Amino acid sequence: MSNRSYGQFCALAQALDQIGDRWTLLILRDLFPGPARFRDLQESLPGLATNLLTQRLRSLEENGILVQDTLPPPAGVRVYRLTPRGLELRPALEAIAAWGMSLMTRADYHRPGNVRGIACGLRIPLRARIHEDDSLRITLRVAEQDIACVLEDGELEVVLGEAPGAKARVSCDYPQLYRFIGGADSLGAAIDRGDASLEGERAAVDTLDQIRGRPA
Amino acid sequence: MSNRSYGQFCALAQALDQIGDRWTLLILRDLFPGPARFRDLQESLPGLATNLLTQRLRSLEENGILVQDTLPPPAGVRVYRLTPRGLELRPALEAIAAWGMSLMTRADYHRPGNVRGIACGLRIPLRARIHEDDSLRITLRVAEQDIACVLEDGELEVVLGEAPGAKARVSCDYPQLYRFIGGADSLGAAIDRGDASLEGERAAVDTLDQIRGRPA
DNA sequence: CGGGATCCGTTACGATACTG
DNA sequence: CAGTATCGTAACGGATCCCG
Repeated sequence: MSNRSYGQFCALAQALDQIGDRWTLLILRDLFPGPARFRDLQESLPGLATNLLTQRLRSLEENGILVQDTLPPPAGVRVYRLTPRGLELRPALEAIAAWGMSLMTRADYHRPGNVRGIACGLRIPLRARIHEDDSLRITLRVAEQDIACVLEDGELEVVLGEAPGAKARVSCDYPQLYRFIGGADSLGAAIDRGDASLEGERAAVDTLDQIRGRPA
Repeated sequence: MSNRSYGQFCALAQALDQIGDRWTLLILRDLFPGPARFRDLQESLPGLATNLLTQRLRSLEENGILVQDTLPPPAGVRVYRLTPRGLELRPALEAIAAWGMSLMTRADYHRPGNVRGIACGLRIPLRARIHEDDSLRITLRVAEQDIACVLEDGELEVVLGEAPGAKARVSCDYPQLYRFIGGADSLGAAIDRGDASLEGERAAVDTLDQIRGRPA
């Protein structure tokens, strides 16, 4: 597949020549919440062989969709990062995911996920419901990892790591977070029940719940 | 690949389990401008083996994305048609195609295309520019085939066949139509130069050019 | 003739082991 | 940690054949 082109003069076909291979869109998904090391991608994508990951990353780099980068000291690790061209894929990824959302049945909420995938999934129902004047800054913690949700000037950002300046952090497990994303439960109710724990002020949690609770 | 699942509990991954295989999105693309026979799809998709097309169609049918149908007499031929669930994929396909649009360089405008792909490509720049009160009804003819463009109540429909009630039909070749889609040329100018021919009234052509000429 | 099914060589994928 | 090398398996692509 790697170098197999559809050979059609069509915007869809040419896009798929670059991003249509198996695993490619999932690799890109995992880069939207922030740059990732080779190892991070490998762990997010069980079943993807290392040689294939290498090949996909090379191919995406050649097409200007991502770049290799070295984080500034003291981290100093090599990471992969989306280029502006790669970031332009976000509407496409989210449109596919929005279509796929209805395939996610609650029976599967117990299945393990990966944090990067969740961060992407979190963005979709929120993005569809934000108002121009909403403002939010909160950290969600799942599987020992932080997800920063920052909403400012009508722009929603969901990236790995702590949200700078956040006054609240909510910790829960994967199924609980899935229920929130799917709209089946609010984080406030989960905290009240003890299914999630809150550090900091409650206000941000209520804001988040209120946004999720709006009609789409 | 056929039955290979990513096994992830993620909207994007689950969507790709159904529509991420090679050729699948191109098959769907060719069904948006209207139902198609097995043969039509084969001709639109050079390089796709017949057994693979069969397999993809079965799989899409199982997933409720398309159905087999028999056209009413006198046609009486078996066709494949998108279900409502399949039609919901349009925003996703168009988002990918919109990203891929910038990969289409003018140097390739001479490459042959297929009518169904073009009809899809035509919709994207127009869809992004229509106003609520626009109205249009025109037939475009390329490679001996008609494409109906109907714009009513803010809804744009681009399907194969003559536009019912259209008072104009423009005929041109593929490169000319590509130039129009890409915004490099207007149909009115092409008619004036003799690169396209008009049957019927000119007004609809001017409306179409005016819409395409708006800033996105 | 349209709509496939079967066969078979080639390519890509997936798992594991190994190296700078 | 970030890949490279190897190899068995599954998917693809082209051709041919079958059946209504």
